Amino acid sequence: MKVITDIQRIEEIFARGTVVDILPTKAELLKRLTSGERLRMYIGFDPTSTALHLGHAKNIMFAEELRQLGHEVIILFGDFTAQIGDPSDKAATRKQLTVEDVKKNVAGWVAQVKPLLNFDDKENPPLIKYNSEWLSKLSFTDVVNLASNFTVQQMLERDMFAKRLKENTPIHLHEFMYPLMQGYDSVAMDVDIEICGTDQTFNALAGRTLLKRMKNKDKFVIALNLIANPKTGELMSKSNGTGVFIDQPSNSLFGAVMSLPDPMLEPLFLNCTRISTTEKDSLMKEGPRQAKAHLAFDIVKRFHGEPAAKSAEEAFEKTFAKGGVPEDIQEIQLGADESLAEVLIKSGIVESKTEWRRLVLDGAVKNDDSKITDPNFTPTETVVLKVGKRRFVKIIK
RNA sequence: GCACGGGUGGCAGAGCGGUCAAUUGCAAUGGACUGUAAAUCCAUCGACCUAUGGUCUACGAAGGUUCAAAUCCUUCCCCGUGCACCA
Repeated sequence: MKVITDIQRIEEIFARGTVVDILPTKAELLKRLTSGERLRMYIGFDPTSTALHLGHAKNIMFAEELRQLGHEVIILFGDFTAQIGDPSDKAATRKQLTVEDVKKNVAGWVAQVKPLLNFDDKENPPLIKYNSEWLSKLSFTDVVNLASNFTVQQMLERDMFAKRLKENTPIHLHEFMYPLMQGYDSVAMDVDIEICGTDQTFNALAGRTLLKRMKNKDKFVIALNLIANPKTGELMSKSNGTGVFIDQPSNSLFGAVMSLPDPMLEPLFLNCTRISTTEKDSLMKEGPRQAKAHLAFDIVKRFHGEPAAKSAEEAFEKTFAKGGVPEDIQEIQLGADESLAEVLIKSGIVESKTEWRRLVLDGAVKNDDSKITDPNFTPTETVVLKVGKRRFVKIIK
């Protein structure tokens, strides 16, 4: 396996704003990357969640670029650590995943990231590993030995713990195990580099310590940014209800990008596309509306291909810019003794009769361009209804 | 084990006998406007009905007091903090 050492190409990979920190130093990492040595790196994922958004996507894109240089990339699923839940995620459930669950989630994960990561590269395929492979085999003695490498004070330095200590909110003892386990992953896989989100830096550094002590090896940590909503400061995540999830069909993916607040344009162009910075700058000059459409197009294209991106863009234009009706809309049959509201509830368009009534009274329901004002409206022929901006139904009579 | 503080709508978090279907913020939904499903402004945001009103269900669970309970009492479940040795 020949490793590419072109410094310019390497610098470009690092110039996309994704990398926010390199430990111990960037200079040392660049030295290794240009040495011609094939390095082994890993990036970890939580198999409890298959809700991948652009924040995950850009990390994978980054790893893929390093892989394309010829380095070995391991995708590590933390099936064992998932049982504990990372302290940084307070909503983390500590549910036990069955082997089947993990398999299913990983399969879903792989399907989603296929457009981002070249699994078909025979020469240098990305490897998939599970940390239960080694963590489940550790004895209590092993764990005690691992723990002896750290002090309580060191653990408490972690932002999350320091904060919780200050607020007098609980810190469970087992949460201290998390950095140990993640750290041991590095030892077990004997990696040269760990790629992680900035929220994982502490854990990654625990691995650096362990690798140094146990194998006298210097591991690099590449910390990647977390995409946040600039409006609320909230990170992209399912629990926050924010974020652009990548498992959606092309049309809604396009719309999801369009609905992002304007300030997110810049970081997303840099992190989630490979459009050059000069081109990005000229796109930005066209105004946020146009720039965002370009961004959406590029992202949809990456996941669904160019034709799908084109049709998604057209559908968006037609539906939202011109207020038209999309091509493929849900059709429901209206029975003789059913009310319109009942049928709409049954098909999940509206939640309840009260909601339906409210929507009608708010003027949210339209047939062509005429508002429907009577909640008891019953169509006498087949009609297309527009409920709000995004809900469309064809009522078959 | 003991002491104290909690469990309220998707989340955060008020309320502490009636004016509470429950303040407020976030999220969400709708409207206006627009450059877009952005921003801003306004409205809505438990369900049902013969619908500017009414009924029912809901503030951890089960009972109770009261004309009236999210609010008081009892029991139970759950969560958090502190105490514990140095007496």
